[in-house]
Amino acid sequence: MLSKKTKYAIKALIVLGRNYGKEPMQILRIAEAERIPKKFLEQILLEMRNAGILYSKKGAGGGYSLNKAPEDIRLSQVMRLIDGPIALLPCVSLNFYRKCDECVEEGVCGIRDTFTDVRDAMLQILNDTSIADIINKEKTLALDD
Amino acid sequence: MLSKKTKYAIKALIVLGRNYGKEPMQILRIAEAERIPKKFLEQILLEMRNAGILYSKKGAGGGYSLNKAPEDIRLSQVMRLIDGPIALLPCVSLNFYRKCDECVEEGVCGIRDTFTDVRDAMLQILNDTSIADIINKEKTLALDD
DNA sequence: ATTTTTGTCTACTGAATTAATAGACATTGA
DNA sequence: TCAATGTCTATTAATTCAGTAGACAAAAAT
Repeated sequence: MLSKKTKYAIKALIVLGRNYGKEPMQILRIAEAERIPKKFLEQILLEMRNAGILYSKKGAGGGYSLNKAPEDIRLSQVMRLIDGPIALLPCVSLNFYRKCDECVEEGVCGIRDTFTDVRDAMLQILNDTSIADIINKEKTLALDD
Repeated sequence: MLSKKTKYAIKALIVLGRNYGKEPMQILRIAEAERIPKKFLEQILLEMRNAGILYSKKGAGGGYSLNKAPEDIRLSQVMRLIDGPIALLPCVSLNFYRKCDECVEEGVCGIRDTFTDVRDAMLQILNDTSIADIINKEKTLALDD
């Protein structure tokens, strides 16, 4: 499961993505729109700001905005930033590799082999889906109503 | 990430799968072979027994064995039994559906849409991979050494 | 019968993680 | 100078994870 933190992060990015090119948006507005606890959202936005995904401005008229085009923010990046590894086993993670504690011989592990495939299948989608893609998808879904 | 519990469960099933058709195997032997804490493994095996995946026999000469052919035990089944949902969002789970707390309109959620695809990609592999498949894969991997 | 060998079941526990909340601080704009 | 924002660190309650403990039950060996 994704943590709520990551889910909130993605939701915030979508809101900011729809606002791309306009005025910065305040934390409170995002929190209310997405029903996210404000103080919790503060932390999340800050983390993304420190990672260079968001831009922020203090004071009256301040707030947050995307620091990159919505096309250039991919789900895999957000998930790794907030939750860490995407892979289901540490020994299979591309960015957070760790040997499994109890593992005897990694090279001959059929579980590892299978979960490498699972990771690749997940990444094929998560690397390929941007915030812009999600926004567009929502437009399509709204039309189908 | 998979819990260690699920990883241990799969490892135990592989050992028992290699032993399929022979004498029951004792918990202690499995624990030592896979370097799993014995008392923890007890619980795991018991859970799989109560779910009908394993057969057990008490007393001298007793132990555990598979209650189904290794071909008929799929990773998705084991994962759901021990860890619960496979999907990354509750609102996308086939077997453990729950609405996301903060969700306003599920039908128009682009995140949900994307993570439905992720779930399907994962299940395509996890439904299709059996304990027998993993055992065979390990034979192949061992030859390549 | 009794003892030994196995699995069964329930309860407990310490550590880590999750999902927040709190509050003092820093900067910008009016 | 003050009001409106974001920044940063600490704290916390609840839950989950990973494991441990021990009394019990049943089957086999003696």
